[in-house]
Amino acid sequence: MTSYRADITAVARAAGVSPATVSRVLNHPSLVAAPTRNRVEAAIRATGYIRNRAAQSMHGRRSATLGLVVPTVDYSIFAELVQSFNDAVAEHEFTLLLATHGYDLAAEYRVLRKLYEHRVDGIALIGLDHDADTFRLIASQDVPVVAAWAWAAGSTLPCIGADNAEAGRVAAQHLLDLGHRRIGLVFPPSDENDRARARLAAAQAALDDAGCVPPAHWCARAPYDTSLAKIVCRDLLAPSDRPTALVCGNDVIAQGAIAAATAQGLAIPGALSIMGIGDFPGSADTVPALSTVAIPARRIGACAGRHLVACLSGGPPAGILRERLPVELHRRRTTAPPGAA
Amino acid sequence: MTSYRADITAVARAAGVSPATVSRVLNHPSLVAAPTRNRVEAAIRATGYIRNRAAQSMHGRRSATLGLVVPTVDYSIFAELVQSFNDAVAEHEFTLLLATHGYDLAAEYRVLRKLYEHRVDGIALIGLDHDADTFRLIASQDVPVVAAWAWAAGSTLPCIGADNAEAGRVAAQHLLDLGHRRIGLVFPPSDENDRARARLAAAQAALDDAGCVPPAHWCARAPYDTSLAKIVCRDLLAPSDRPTALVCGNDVIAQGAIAAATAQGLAIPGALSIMGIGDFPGSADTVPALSTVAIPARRIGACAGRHLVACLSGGPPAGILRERLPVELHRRRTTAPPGAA
DNA sequence: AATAGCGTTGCAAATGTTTTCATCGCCGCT
DNA sequence: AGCGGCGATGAAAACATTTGCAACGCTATT
Repeated sequence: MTSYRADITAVARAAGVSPATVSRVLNHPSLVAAPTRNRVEAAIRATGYIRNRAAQSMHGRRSATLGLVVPTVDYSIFAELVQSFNDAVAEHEFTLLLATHGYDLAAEYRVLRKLYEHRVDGIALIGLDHDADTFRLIASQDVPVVAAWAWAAGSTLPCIGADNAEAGRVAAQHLLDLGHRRIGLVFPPSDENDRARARLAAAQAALDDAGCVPPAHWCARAPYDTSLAKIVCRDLLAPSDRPTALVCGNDVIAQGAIAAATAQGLAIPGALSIMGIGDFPGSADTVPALSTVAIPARRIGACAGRHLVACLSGGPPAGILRERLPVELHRRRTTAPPGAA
Repeated sequence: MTSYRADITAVARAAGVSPATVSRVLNHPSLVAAPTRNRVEAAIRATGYIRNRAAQSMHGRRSATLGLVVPTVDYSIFAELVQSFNDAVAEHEFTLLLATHGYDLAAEYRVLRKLYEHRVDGIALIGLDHDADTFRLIASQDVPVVAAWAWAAGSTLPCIGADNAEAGRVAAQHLLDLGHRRIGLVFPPSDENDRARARLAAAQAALDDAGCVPPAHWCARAPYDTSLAKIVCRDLLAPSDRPTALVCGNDVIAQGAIAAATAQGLAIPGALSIMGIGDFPGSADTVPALSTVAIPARRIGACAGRHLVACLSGGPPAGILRERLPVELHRRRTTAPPGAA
């Protein structure tokens, strides 16, 4: 009816109590007698009152908001993480303040600042690589933070995630174990992306150890985009001097590799084995089903959310938490010994 | 150094000015003389001050926050929308408050309330189907709202999106045009999902008009999950009495249909044509490439974001905005005339 | 019978910022 | 010299809420 927004005093008037009592009904219901409480709740409904979290947060109380910073939500694997993080914290009345930076670490600093401006109660961000400014900001702020996605032994930030180096190593080793020696590498650009860098370095190291260093023209960079990855792979799979297997930095690139190989009439896995990393939703059901190293995105998101909630419930974070969730090799239909039927 | 958070008065003290001047430097820089401004900016850096949006918003000013309510961000198509919406509004200093409800309209009401508690400056939500409570709440709140994703001629809410009925019709018609008469339908459950309902109804109507009503055992419900859709499709494609083509409610289901058909040795599109709806990222590069009706998710998200920003910049929303973005048929490699080589 | 204790509620201070209004000094004009 | 006006700044009220403290009416204890 009235286009005017009811505030707490309006509710108090309607219920015949003081604003303090209304506030108590909302925040500490046990402190107010049942009859009064009922009257107040009726008044809240009658006036259409909606509590003002901003005013609440001004008191140094909770803003009931958690910040989540991801490079982008376009990649299905971050989308899984966002969703599971959200589910984990929504149970505890928190709402997500979402910010993205598109793999630009300077932009990350800016959006992080914005989150602090909104006085978020906690922050989760992706990966362990950040600007010096970002680290300084975080250290100065006394707000619980967790780096989700990547795990590393000596991280300065609390971290929950998988060991990306292990993922890269496992992917390469699987192909070596199958008997491949001519192995190419297709990875995303890794200047501002510690996850991709760790995967690539570990995969290269595994190949090194096995004595099969790929020539430069078997190593390519591809963006996170199936169509573009397909183009990159087509060049790499030119008929003259071809690898028998490909380690791809993630499943989306692997999908592009499958498309490229199919377009050139290469049988998978007969003429070319393809290995992904990530195990994105749908990877199990492509044709042929993609062999990949699973990163447990959902578990990471849920864990990170629970961790922040625990910190905010007075859970004493004894020391820096570093939780390492296991990666898992999924042998499916895109890998086989070289030259197999 | 000090673990104490600097407030505006601390900055004022450090700069030797009043708090009012600091506020002006932040919000109306042109009002303060250059030398003073420089002193204040130096003090801000020196104290590590971060402005408090909560206090700002309390004053009736902007919260600099926009609410976005989606069923889930797990589906890549909503992820595209979230991302493009975010990009559109981030340019104007807005941050996203993201909430999901998992296709539960009662939950949608609750998360919407939470957003209003945070005094978001504007709200975007998905689809036109909502609880009566939700509509009441929106009407009472005097905050600009836009329903993204679906378009409908007589919607009560301002809407920006595609005509889902048209999408369903175009998908079915494409198969009819190719000469198919034995057409199955695999759609998601549509009780709380107006988009899926509209698509299905229109596809059925198109088949009706062409005089080929599919028998009940060619019509199935599949969740939004490739693996589960694959199982559903396997049953539907049992050897005895098989359709020659399938309209799938979205590309993820279509992907499951491709997997099921391939597993049963059915050639695509020779023995079975498959039609998706959505044109998700990657659909163009599956093997075989999926024929589908594109829903312009990115354009919808960007439009919705721009619309809210315009409303908040005093842009006069003369009447209810209803913007219809076109769907587009993409003929690719999963559809062909029945029995084609 | 006086008092201590308890459960419930109101009062008022405090939170961090924005904005209106007033002040102050200065310049140019008459 | 006096005056109007202007640009820059400060003082203080206002925003909506939370919370420590005090007050109230009771009961139970000494």
